[in-house]
Amino acid sequence: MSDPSALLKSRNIPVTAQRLAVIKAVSNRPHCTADDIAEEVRSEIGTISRQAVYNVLGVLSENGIIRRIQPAGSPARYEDRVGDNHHHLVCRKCASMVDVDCAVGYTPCLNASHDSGYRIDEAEVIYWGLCPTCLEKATQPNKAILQPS
Amino acid sequence: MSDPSALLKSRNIPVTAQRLAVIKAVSNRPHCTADDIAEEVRSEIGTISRQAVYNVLGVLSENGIIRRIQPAGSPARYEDRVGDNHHHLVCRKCASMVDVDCAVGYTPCLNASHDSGYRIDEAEVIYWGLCPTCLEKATQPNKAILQPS
DNA sequence: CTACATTACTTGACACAGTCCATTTTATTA
DNA sequence: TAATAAAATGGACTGTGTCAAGTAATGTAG
Repeated sequence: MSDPSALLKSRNIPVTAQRLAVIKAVSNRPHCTADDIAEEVRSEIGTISRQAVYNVLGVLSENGIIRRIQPAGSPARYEDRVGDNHHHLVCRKCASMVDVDCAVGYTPCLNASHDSGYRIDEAEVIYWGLCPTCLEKATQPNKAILQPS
Repeated sequence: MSDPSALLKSRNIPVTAQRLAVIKAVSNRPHCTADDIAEEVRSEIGTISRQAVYNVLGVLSENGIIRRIQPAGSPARYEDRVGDNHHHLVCRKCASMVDVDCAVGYTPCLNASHDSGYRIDEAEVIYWGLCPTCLEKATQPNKAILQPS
């Protein structure tokens, strides 16, 4: 089922060159943006319209083939790791993103204490912090800057 | 400390009419957008520029007086309930939002299983689902639509 | 109370991500 | 192979948010 063409057919989604290329691009570059994907696809099949990228990403997301992530202050990102309950860790400075498995186990936070009558279908967790690179840049030079006298 | 003027002074933030009005507006309308706030403030003090709203919201957020929430597909929202570790429940259809206390206790998800060298300072949890109103609209009429024969 | 320096606010232009729509092209069905 | 439905293209457009320069207000010191 790792064959993109078969994957599309299994969902009754017509197979097009653009869709195959987008799937491949998302797979190659996890957590990339729509623009990143467009760029990657163009190097693969020559050309694709911006609108087609958005359309395809929408169709794939709706069918659970890829997953859309939209952290605050960042354009939407996409990944092909779906079906498990992993979360994301985002750097506040450089916006780099890595996967994290859930701390407490499987879908730990899905049961809110009071659901207010809502039917909850997903608990999205985003961890915020500083990545190793930005941590180093932030602490090392600042010692000199913060205490200049 | 519920006096907005004293609150600003305690943080060494100069007191202005715009800042007081924005604090009041956020307090009156939890989970509102920058546009909502601008509207509310104008009904209070007559006029405010869009830029001033963004500036004030930025200053207040940075100083922990209000909290910015940015769910996927929605403009940023603001609330004055800060300091506790509550999360949010968002309707996929109408984007309405309610507070939820954490299911497992205090800061349950702050310890990711692998931090990948990141220094984590916040775990943001957003529950997604359908609000009671949209649930009703989605299920009731669909019975007739989905089985027309 | 007045004047000054600093900070905040206003205004208008701009950037970016994403969407809408009419047309053309492509994929599937008959 | 032709017809039909769907997808891709290209261009204009919207909404949220930011940048930058000038004006007005705040807090402070005399």
